[in-house]
Amino acid sequence: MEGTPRDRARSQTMADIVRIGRQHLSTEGAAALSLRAVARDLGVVSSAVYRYVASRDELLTLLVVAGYDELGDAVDSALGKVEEGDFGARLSAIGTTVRAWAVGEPAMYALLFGSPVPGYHAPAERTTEPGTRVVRALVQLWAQAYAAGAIQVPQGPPVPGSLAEAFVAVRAELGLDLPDQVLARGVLAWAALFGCISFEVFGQYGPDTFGDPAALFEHQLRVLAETVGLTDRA
Amino acid sequence: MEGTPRDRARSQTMADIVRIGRQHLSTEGAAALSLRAVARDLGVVSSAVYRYVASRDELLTLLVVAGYDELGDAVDSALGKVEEGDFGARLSAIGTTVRAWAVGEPAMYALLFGSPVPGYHAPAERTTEPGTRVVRALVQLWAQAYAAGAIQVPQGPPVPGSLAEAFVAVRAELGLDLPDQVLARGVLAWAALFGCISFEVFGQYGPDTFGDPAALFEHQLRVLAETVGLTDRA
DNA sequence: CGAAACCGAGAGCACTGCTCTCGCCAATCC
DNA sequence: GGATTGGCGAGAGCAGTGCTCTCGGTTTCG
Repeated sequence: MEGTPRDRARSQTMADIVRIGRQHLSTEGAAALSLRAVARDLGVVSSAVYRYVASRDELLTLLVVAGYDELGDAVDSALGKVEEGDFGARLSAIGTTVRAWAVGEPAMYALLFGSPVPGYHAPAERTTEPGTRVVRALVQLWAQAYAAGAIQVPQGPPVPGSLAEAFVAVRAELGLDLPDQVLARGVLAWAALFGCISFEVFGQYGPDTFGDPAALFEHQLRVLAETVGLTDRA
Repeated sequence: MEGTPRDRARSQTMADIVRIGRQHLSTEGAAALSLRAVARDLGVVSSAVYRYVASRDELLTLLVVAGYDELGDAVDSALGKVEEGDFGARLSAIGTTVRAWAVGEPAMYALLFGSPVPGYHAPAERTTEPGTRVVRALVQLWAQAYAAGAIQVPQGPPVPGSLAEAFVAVRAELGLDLPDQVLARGVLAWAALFGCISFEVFGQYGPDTFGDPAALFEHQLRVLAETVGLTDRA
């Protein structure tokens, strides 16, 4: 687009590196991601790649950001196709989209939400923003549902004091208006959602133990909606 | 104990290898587990280790089994200290024990419940039995609670057909007597439990976002008890 | 046009998993 | 008791890894 031919060539090469890296990530997994192999596929000697990527860790960061972005885009796109006021369907859209993406790209999902790669620490300033898109979509959904009166605030066990204190900052940062109970259950639903997906993707359920995984997940989503107090429409 | 001196020396060396491997796993992480480094710590050249362990993958398997066993023992021990009929306390014991163990041994937890190590496939015949101890403790707890009338079968969304069919085999294999609703919610609670722990151990919550993690987890456990319909005592 | 920046190739270091051969020593067999 | 077998550690070696450095060649810019 812009800049000198050299700049364009450079960003083209960068894009190629990320693309090839994603391929290797899909087929081999994160720990097997080798800068030398990427260089080979790029048709270049290994040291040349270091002109573009400072280290293997930085390549991982590039892939992490690309993965978060792709997942966030998928969720946003799915939400765009669901009626604004149908909160149950919106929650279902978020959940099934994340699950489908995770099943389709298990290695990338593992990189983002699985065990951290040893020795690698994702730089917060580059990964937190794209990495929180899904959870922000979730809390936004709950906030809208609550504002529309579509959430019946659950009774349940009392929210511990330290959690309620922390919620003050969370509310301020996200500009939320949600009671402690809903917020606390929202955190649980968030963790549970990814727990269900991780169990399926990482094979913790075992093979064919619970029948159709999509049906199982759909049911789990419904129960989670109940957990946060979401009632189908106001 | 038994066998020739050579046999005893061999099993001693095996135990040393596993012990050193666990140390490296704790400090470096699974992907950085190096057979050569273990050999160095053992005071022996790398090829000598191959007399005891066929490959790096087999060392991983040994560590996986050791980890599952340790976690299972911890859970059993904790359950032994809780009154038989106090089902809420028993669920809490299981949950907090798993969480405490995970926080104390994050690398081992990641190896067992995080993203699978690429290229490594745990042999089912050696890992499924110890790997299912926690979930078996969970369903046993629910079965006992249900038999004691301490579970109020939830209404909630209907259990999908494929799941109900799969439950037939599950019930037969574990000798259970639990309605579909409880079983389905039990699966969800199981996945959610590990989802919460994984989020904490893997740092998905972010630093200090929700205050005291133990308090957060305790609250989540209580909500999960509610999810499966567990009522404090009959 | 010349200086400066950029970039690819190649060599090299330290590390990894793993295989192979060579001896040494102990347990076993006759 | 002597010969044989088998386990075991050491060492060399292969192919791969991340990463650094230097050396030319090309492109860009002042």
